[in-house]
Amino acid sequence: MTTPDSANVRSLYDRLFDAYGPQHWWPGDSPYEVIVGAILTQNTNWTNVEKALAALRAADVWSFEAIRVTERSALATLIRPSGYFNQKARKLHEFASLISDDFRGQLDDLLDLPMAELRTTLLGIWGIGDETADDIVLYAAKKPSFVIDTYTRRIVDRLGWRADGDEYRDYQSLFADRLPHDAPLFNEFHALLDEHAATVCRPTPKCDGCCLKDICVTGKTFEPT
DNA sequence: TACCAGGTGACTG
DNA sequence: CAGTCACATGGT
Repeated sequence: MTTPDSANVRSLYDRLFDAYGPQHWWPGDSPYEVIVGAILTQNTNWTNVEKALAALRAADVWSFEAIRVTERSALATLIRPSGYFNQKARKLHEFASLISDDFRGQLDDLLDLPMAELRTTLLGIWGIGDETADDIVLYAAKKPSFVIDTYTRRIVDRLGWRADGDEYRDYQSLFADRLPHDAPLFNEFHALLDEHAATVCRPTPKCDGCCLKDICVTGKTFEPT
């Protein structure tokens, strides 16, 4: 286990970018779709989320005001393919209530808050935890909060990098303390980590041809030496 | 067929 | 504070 310095972290980014290129994650979508997608994707495959988003759009439930006035059971039916549909219907309602009650229905007024205040406000919503809050801060509000998910943890762990602890904030500071706080950089870095984890650094890793093989303790165990 | 997927909150000792 | 559990569908 080693503690990476900023050059190590930057090198990780460069290797992933050279291997996969720009990812264009959630770049052209509305803040509404980014936020709903962030909630629906919790512990769920993105392809299932796309089915739920398509159902919401087809039903003209395409604003937080529309969500707010849609019955819980009807909302749950629409998002059924994304799994955990009863819980997620409540989460969408909780979010819509906050926009209506505290921001006069103006989503932009929430997203325009200073980053720390925005993140704290999001974490106060039932069903919004660290990762979903950071998804919204980074991909909807476009402010530089580094997103940590199970994919990111898996890559960090397999590289043999040691965070200060196992908490979300420990993994987050591993990146945030070693990089310029730049939203496009954080956006691309997280997208690249997820692409790598989804296609190569899978639960059973495909270390043959991995772009990180020579800096990864897991990859080295697959080397003949 | 089991396992996996861009987590979170509630409850227990 | 650290475990453990419920929540649920769809792809491979």
